[in-house]
Amino acid sequence: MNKYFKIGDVSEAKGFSVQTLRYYDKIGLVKPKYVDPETNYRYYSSTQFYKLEIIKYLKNLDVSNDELLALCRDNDIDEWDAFFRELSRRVRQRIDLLHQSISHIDELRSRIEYLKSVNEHDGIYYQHFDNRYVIERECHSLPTKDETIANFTALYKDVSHFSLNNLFQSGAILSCDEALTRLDYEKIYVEVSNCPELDRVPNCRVLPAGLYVCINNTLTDSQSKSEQLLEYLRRSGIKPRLIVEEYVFTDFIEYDNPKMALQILE
Amino acid sequence: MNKYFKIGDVSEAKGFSVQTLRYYDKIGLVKPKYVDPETNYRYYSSTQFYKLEIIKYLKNLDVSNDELLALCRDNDIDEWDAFFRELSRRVRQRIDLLHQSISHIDELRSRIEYLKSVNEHDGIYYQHFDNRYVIERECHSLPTKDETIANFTALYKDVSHFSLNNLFQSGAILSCDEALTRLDYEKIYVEVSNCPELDRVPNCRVLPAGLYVCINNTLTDSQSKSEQLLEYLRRSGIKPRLIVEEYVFTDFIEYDNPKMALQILE
DNA sequence: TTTACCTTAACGTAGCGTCAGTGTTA
DNA sequence: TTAACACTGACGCTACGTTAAGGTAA
Repeated sequence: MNKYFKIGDVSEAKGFSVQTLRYYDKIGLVKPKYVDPETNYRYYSSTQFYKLEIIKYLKNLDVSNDELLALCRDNDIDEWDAFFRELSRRVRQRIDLLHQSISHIDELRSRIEYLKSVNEHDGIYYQHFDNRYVIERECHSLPTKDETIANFTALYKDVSHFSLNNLFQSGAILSCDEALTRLDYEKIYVEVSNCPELDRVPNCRVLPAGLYVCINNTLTDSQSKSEQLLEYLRRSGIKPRLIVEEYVFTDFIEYDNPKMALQILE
Repeated sequence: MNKYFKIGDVSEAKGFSVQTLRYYDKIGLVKPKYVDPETNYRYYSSTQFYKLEIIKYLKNLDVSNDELLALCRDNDIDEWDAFFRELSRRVRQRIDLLHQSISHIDELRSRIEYLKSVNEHDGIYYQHFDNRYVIERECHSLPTKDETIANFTALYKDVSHFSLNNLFQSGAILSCDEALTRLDYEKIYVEVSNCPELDRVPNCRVLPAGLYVCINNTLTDSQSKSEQLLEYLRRSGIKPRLIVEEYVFTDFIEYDNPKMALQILE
């Protein structure tokens, strides 16, 4: 049982490439038990198979060679014990994160469906929206570039600080004069999907569910479309309760003129 | 809203380093909307923030730049849709794997406890073992080096093929003559932790729970210790029902002479 | 003017993969 | 003898980080 194995034997038995084993020798992670001084052939002992097994296993969990190196150098059983405890925690965290990602992906996919429907509309139309969670900040009308940067930067910091899922959707809340002739920017927002407890996150609120009057713009002709929508409201006597300018998330699929929906809650 | 952002603005807002953004420009993943031909300054538009957001997000899920590049190049909404579907599957698989890893790590930690106790014994002692799942292959007594390689290679292939958890523990099943004077190797095995349905995996069996008579050896004086154990059995009139030679897993903590326990089920 | 920005170019990093050219083992 | 294996050394790869030396914006 205590015979020696050549590098190719080890490679086949444990599923490491020959170059990888040579690399592990070079960095000192797994040194062969014996090296022929004349031929420089590497000879491994069977007991090293165990070490390789666990290395392979831990590398699957993204443990770095440096970390492995430290553990193997000290060769201390209590240190290994502590390491496994910590690793277990690390993996659990990773699982939580992946679970969040799954639901996030599902939301993205339903957004793609939404975008497809948005693209089919051109004139004025009605659409129902569910509650939408947003985090928002006040801004001037029109906001300066610096203000926009500062605001979005702060919002994205909150998004990551509170572990929120950004829906790749953002926009502004606007107000309107009595005569329905002009729009003013009041807040900018980014939409998030996982903010049920509003108290926990400052500046989080709900854009209420309901039937919205909508018109699709592109960023370049936003002005004229806004006027079109305002005129429609004047004609039909609708008093807006909430005005939302929304950039549709799939802008990451870089349109030259991304879609923007102007929505007004009846 | 359609103003330009310098690379530092984008870096701060979206959490990419400036070098990373330059790298993305170079490989064509995110080209700035405008580059000043005199100064070579990069200017980004606000709509590119969305793209960066999703890139950041997908990179967290280990999507490669190449894959992102292909998606952004084609810029096809249905392709994105298919990609998200596939990604969702990928992440789910990863979660399953990590769950398995957690239980595996827990088993390893309990093995460390076991090793500590083993190290405290030297002479003959009794120990209870629970059921142990092993996959095994026949061998000669004593097996040749080539046979050992071939057998373990085959066993490890089964381990990965059936997604079994190797416990870094392996050994042999032995038989004994009537007079309790010599031991013969019959099978070699590797122990796994997750093989409840024995039918699914060929050559899988259970080493039954029970009280074992044990002696700890190191690999070098295995022979004499075996004789010591056999003599004990002869004197005390114990008839062995199962003889197991076991290499203790923590051999990955490279001992020069790893522990080996010879166990006999009363 | 100052200061904080921006540029390119070149080299470094981990964790190997991929040759090329040559020697060894069974 | 011959095939299959081993060796070293050098370079390549990804996805950036890190200086260095110098030009630009507010």
